[in-house]
Amino acid sequence: MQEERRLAVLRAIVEDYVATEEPVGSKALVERHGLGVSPATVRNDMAALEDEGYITQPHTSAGRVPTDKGYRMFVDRLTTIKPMSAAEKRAIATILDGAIDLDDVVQRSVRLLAQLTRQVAVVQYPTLSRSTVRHIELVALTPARLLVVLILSTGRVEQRLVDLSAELGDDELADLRSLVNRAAIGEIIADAATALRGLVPEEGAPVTRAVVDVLVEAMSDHRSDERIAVGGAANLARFGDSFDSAVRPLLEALEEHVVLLKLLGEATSGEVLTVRIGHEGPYQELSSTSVVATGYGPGEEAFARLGIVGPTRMDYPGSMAAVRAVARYVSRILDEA
Amino acid sequence: MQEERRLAVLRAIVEDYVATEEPVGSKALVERHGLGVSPATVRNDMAALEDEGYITQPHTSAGRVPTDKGYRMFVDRLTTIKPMSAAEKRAIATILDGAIDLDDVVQRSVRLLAQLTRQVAVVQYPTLSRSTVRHIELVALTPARLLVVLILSTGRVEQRLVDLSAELGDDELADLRSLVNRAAIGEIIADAATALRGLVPEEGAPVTRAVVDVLVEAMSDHRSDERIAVGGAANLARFGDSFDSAVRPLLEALEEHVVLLKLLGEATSGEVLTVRIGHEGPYQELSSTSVVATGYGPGEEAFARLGIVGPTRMDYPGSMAAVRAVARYVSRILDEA
DNA sequence: CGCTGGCACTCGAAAGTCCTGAGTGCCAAG
DNA sequence: CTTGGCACTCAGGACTTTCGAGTGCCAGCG
Repeated sequence: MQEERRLAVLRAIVEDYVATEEPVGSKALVERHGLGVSPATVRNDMAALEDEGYITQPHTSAGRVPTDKGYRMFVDRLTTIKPMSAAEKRAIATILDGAIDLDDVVQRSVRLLAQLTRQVAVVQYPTLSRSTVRHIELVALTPARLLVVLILSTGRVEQRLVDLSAELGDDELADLRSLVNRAAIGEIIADAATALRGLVPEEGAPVTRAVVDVLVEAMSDHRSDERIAVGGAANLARFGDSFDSAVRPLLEALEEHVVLLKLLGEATSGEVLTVRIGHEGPYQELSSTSVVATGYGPGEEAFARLGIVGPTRMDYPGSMAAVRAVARYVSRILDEA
Repeated sequence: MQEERRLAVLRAIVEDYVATEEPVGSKALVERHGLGVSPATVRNDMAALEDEGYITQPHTSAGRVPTDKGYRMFVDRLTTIKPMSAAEKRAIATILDGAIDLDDVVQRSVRLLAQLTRQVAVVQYPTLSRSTVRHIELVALTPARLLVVLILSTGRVEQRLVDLSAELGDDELADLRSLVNRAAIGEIIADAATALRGLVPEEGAPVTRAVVDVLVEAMSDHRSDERIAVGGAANLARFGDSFDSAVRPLLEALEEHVVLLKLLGEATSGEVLTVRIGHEGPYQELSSTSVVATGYGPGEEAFARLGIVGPTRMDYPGSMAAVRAVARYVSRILDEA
């Protein structure tokens, strides 16, 4: 069946190209992979693959290079995610288990992913949106200035300063504290915000109003949705060639967390690996980079995403395995916590 | 006085080289700066400067380039920090005033510095060591699991989870809370830690002991001393030449926060600008990068540092001005808070 | 004594030229 | 459908040439 062989050829091309970073020719191909046919045959297959758009040649008289479409085919149908070795699994577990709080988990994950894949790793901090209010603390810094601390079920702590228009006594503070806590504790933040707003009539006590406003703002604030940790930027140094076309735009994207979030994709899809190859992404400057990402989070629903960003010419099976493995471990840890 | 002119020549060389990124020759020098002498004279001066080690030529028959020693002289004696324009000052104030909490101040500062200098900016989060305890909050997540929140005068909030060996009732929790707060509030953390330790006899209540241990650990933990924000890495893309020699090691250093801290220097020196040029730093891989840094913090004493890292060939007067200006504004904000 | 113009010299960078060999497409035969 | 053969293409490396910015030195001048 020659159709099968063609795909084998495509796979071989992708693997060789990823390994060598150089266009691969028919001769080298038959040598390195036991294809059992002659170079001429492979050439015919390659011509066909090129017609179908899976590969291309940088210039006449050069070997072939996979196109985005070729990588897509490779990822979808020609390879399996290679499982992590036991040692790797153990390393992941050990490193992540040492984390002392949520932020630390995220930071360790980034480092880990970057090390495992030798790519740039990106981890989104868990979003607020699904979390519930665990506790609200009001601390009087001065009589007219409050520190408002919002503690969420995910372990996240949001803090805000409020300047009050009037001074506040200890008793009033205690009243206010229990008032807001009664309204909010246990609710998911969207509902908590609604409940809190309901506490204050249009022209209620200005102090209460100020505190509630700050809380509501902290709850609906998407700033923390946008928090992201990035690691492994130094890995970009590995491909100092193609600097302008690949490294520069990526380096810029890494600073723009909004862009990164968009790259990681929406967290709706649960724990499913997403691979976005080159031009498939929303940014044409990043047309030579790919993203491997997945959602993570406790239980079934994913509430944040993590992944890696690298050149389209990357080790997809390895990257996918690492991303999936790290996501699973992180999810498990969040489950326990 | 020919000594004076020599220094003028050195200054001109530095300025031109920084501006053009190319070795500067005698002819171009007299043209662009009104030196009032002939190229031949300048050549003599240049030969002398080269003898003294201030400049060097990449190869015979090329222009001159400043050495580290040349830059050092330039920074120390040949230039003044050019004050920021009113517009720039206003921009700094506006951006930083919008910050909502300590972390936000730091993050905004990094961005700001990176934008102003078009270099890589580094800001150390304020250290704990000088801060006092504002409040300790204990929140029961489950009967046997506590969230311990430590709120410091700098606005920093440290949180830890504690698993208890026994369940804890509401009353006991309240007692414990007031116990630790009485001991710690208002003390600088070192003293607070001592006081807390004094609360628990060798074989005291295991629950109290666990909580105190965690608090003490959080207070003495230097992890937060090492926290650092980095921004403007994309600016590295501007000098895609000298990639291997300059960008790669720097990119690696940016990931190693310990290295960055060392680069920023010790926070002992107060609000004094430090300029470290090339080989003067502790890392020889970073011999073609310079650091401009200063301490910042409320009041007289600096308790953290911020600065920029860039190529030795950088705009020192501008960078120094930006670093100083941002440090001042941040200090002022911390003063108010 | 220091500045200047003149001059021969150096040598890196840019441009041009040549050559090699990996790789191709096509074809005729098995 | 596969294969060996063959003519063809062309990027990249090696080599050469050219060009000119920049230098060091020297003799003369104020």
